[in-house]
Amino acid sequence: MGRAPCCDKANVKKGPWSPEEDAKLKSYIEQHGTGGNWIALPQKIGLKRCGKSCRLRWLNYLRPNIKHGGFSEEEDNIICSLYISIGSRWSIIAAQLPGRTDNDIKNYWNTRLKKKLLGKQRKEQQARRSSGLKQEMKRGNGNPVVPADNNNQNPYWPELPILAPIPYSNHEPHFNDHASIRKLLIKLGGKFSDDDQVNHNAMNPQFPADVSYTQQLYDDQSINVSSSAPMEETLDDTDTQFAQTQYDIDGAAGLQMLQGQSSFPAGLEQMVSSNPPRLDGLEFLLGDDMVNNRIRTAYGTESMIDCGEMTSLIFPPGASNCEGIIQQRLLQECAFDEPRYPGPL
DNA sequence: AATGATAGCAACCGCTCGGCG
DNA sequence: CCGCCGAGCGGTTGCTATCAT
Repeated sequence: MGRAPCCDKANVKKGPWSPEEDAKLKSYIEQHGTGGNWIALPQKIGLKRCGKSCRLRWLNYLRPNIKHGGFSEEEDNIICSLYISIGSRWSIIAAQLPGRTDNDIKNYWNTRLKKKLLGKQRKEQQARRSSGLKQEMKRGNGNPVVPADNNNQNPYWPELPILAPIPYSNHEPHFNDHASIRKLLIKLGGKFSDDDQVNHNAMNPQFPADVSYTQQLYDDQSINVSSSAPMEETLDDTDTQFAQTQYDIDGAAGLQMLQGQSSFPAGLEQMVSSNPPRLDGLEFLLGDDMVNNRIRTAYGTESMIDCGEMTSLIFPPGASNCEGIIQQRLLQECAFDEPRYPGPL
């Protein structure tokens, strides 16, 4: 049996809001607030709208200081880094970007940022393909070569995988979906899913196969995470959100966060600790096993992973920026993503 | 100039969570 | 403790604008 509808569907208007409706909603909320009850709000105002619709309209469009479009490079980096750290928790990401809404960020990620990254990946894949082949021919070995100019900003990772070539299979196309990002990030941060077990062990030969790489990283890595104001104070209070109480994060902080060199955005660490990153939907990034078992097991015990750790799973210290890291790793990725063995044997 | 394809965005849907009786 | 209800969230849909042919 389904859930009872939140409103009388037959008597509510759907679709785009008219200026009159906007004006009614805005003026009422500015004068009286939401009253803590969105469901009752449209009746009070005389709007034939669902309460949820009113809430959404206010949060995403009508409330003060909303910014639309024109995302800066810094914002790109923050979104990218937080997405990779905590997944598609758009409301949390939005809380770090003054004037941005979760819906806006979600749309921006889905329609532009993701494509932007993947588009660059494709370009560099092609560039690398040609230069790599040349170098490979010069050196006369079978290992793919990462161009020096893509290595020099990341001295920490070079030992990371010279992965065994992945036998060609007719699975997903290159760089055009979540899977390619996931594959990339798996290689960035290690191996989490069962079907990549070989790579996992190759990257961490000192650990037996039955030891979770994740857990190992919990043990090995300590990230300096500090916080000031608990984000809960903001997130729990709608009015505070409206007042645009934001946290002191800028592009640099976002990048430092990635590098594990600085604190997480104020409050985020604490918030995440009390409300661990939901990784549902991040399977494509981290692997089902990671999402479904390992992380959750860790949360279920005292072994809590925080965002800093999560980030450290994925990004190496010393990397210049999120996009750069992705590009950088992609160059390695590309070498193995090619169908070196054209077709099943 | 017309038409189809694609991108971008606003809004909706349905699920989960937490508060409350 | 349990069930109900509303808020909040993320995923998805559908409309509109823009671009390419």
